[in-house]
Amino acid sequence: MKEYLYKIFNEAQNKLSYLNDVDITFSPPNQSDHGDQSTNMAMLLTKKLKKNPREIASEIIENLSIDKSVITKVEIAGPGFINFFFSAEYLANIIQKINDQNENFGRSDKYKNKKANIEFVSANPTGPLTVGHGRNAVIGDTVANLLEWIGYEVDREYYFNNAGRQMRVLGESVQLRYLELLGESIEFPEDYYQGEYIKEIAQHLINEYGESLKDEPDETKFKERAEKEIFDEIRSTLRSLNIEMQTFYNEHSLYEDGKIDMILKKFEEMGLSYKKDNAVWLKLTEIGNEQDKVIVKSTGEPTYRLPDIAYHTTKFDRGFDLIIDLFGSDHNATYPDVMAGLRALGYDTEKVKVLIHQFVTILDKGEVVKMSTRKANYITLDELVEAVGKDVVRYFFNMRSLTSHLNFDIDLAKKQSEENPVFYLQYAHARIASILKMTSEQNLSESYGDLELLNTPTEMNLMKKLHQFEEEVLYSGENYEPHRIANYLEDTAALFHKFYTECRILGTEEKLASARIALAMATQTVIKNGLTILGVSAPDRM
RNA sequence: GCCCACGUAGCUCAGCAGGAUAGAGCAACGGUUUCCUAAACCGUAGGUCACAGGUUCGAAUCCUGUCGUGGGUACCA
Repeated sequence: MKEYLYKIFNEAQNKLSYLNDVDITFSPPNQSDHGDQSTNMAMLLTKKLKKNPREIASEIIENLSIDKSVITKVEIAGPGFINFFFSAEYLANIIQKINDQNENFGRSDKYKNKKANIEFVSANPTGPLTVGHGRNAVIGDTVANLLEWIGYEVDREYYFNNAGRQMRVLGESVQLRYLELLGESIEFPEDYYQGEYIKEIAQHLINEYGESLKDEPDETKFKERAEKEIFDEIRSTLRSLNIEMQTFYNEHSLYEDGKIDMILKKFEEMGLSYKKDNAVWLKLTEIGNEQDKVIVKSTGEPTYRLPDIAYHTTKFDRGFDLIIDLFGSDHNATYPDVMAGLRALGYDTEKVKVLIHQFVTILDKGEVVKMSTRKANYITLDELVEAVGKDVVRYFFNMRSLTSHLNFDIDLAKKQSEENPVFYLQYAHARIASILKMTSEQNLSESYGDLELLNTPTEMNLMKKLHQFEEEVLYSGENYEPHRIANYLEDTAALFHKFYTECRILGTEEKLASARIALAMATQTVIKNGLTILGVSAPDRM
C-alpha cells in the first residue's frame, strides 16, 4: 500500500515543490474508519506555508493522480489528516504475490551485498549457559535472521577468553575437586566455582587418568579439560535452540598475532597513553570520556579494554559494513571506552551498533532467583529448554523489547504450555494446514480469478495485515527489534482465527471457496515465514 | 554521588519514526460446539500512561526535575 502512495507522491513532487520539504510518511490509523493509510504531512507544512492544514491537504489531493481501481476514496479528516481507502481488488492482489514468493515472501534485497557481523553470547567457558544467557542468545540469533531477511550476509560470532584469572580459578576448582574425590582433604574456597559440574569434570578425569594427575604442578591440565567439556556443552545448548555460530573468536589469538602490542604501540605513538603507578593508562579524557582508564595493569596484564579494542579493529579489518555487539545491561559501562579507543585509532564507529538488553529476572516459586555462575545458584538454559521446549524459549525471549526487563516465571513457563501465546500462532498455522488437507481431498484448490469476492471486513482486515509483513520485517531488521515480529504475528493469527470462525470454506460456493483457500494459503505462508525468523517451528498438526 | 535503562489495566507487556476515542495476552465475569481442530470465537468489566513542570496546533511518545525499580560506576569481564 505504501509503495503505491510513495509512487503517486513522487509524481506530485514535480507539481508541488513544497512536498520536497517534508517527510512523506504514511501509517495505518488506529481507527478503521480513518482509512487504510494516513498521512499528517499537511499539518507538518502549516508553519512553512502559513496556511490552514486542511487547505494544504486539499491542494495536495488535487495534485495526486490516483488510480480509482487502487484507491477508492481520499478524505481530509480531523485537523488535517489525509486518509486513503484502498480497494478490495488492490488488497487481494497481495495474495497471489505471497503465494508465488512463498517462503521468500517478506525478504528484501535492500542490503544486498552488505556484510554484517553480530557478536553475541560470548560467555567465557566457566560454566553452563544460564537462563540469563538465553535471552542474549535468542535475541542475537533472531536479529541475525532479520538481517539476513533484509539482504545482509551475516556472521554470527562468539568471542571468548580462555586465559586469565577466571579460567585459572576454574582450573583450580576442578583440581581441588579431583583431589577431593581421591580422598584427600581439601579446603574449597568460597569464591571458587561451586557447581556440581565441576565435580563431574573431575570425575571424568579420574575415569580417564586415575590418580596419575595427583601431582600435577599446576591447574593447566584441569583447566584445559574443563574448557573443553564446558564448551562442548555450550555448543550443544546453542544447537538445541537452533543457534549456529559461524565464528568462535579466541581473545588469546590477539596476543599471538601481535594485535595487542600493535594497538598499545599506536596509542603510545599518538600520545594517548601514559604510565602511572606502574600501569599504562589510556587518555580517555582527551577523546571525550570522563575518566582515564587503565589498559595494562601493573602486573603487565592488559585489562579487558585493550583486547576489546584490538578485537574490534579486526571486525573492521574483516570488512563488515555493520558490526553489532549484543550485551546485557551489566556491560553497559564497558563499551564507551572501547568505542572511544576505536575512534581515536581512526575507525568509523558509526558502523558499530551496540545493543543492550535488560536483565531477565527469574522467579521460581514466587521467589526472585539471584543468578551467579560461581555460586552455582542458577537455572541452566538446558534445564529450561527441557522443561518448556525450544519453541517456547525462543518465543518468550523474542516477544519483549530489548529495553524491557523481563520476568521469567519458571513455574508459569512450565505449566503455561496451554495458554502460551506461541501455541496460538502455531495453532493458526496447523489449522490452515488442516483445512488445506481437507479441501484438497475434496478436489478444491486455490484460485485467483475471483478474489474480489473476499469483501467482508474480516477478510479485508486479514489481507491488509498480510500487506504489512514486508515492511514489518524491514523495519524490525533496520531497528534490531525482533519483538515486533512476534507482535505482528499475534495480530495476524487473531485475524485469521476470526476469519476461520466467520468465513467457512467447505460447503461454500466454489468460486468463493477457492478465493478463500488462496487467502488461507497466503496467511499460512506469512505465519510460517514470521515464525521462521523467530526460530520457532510451524507445525502442520498439533 | 555520578552514568545507562525502565515505570502504561489486578499480573506480564505492546504502543514511544509526536497525531484522531491508549491496546493485547493472562486472570475475572457472561455467551458460542448437529458446522473445515473450542489450543478457537463473541461480549462485559478493568487506566490520573509514576509524579510535576516545559516544548507546540497536538505529548504515553520529545526536554527538565522529583520519586521508585534494575544494572553499572575496579589495575574483574
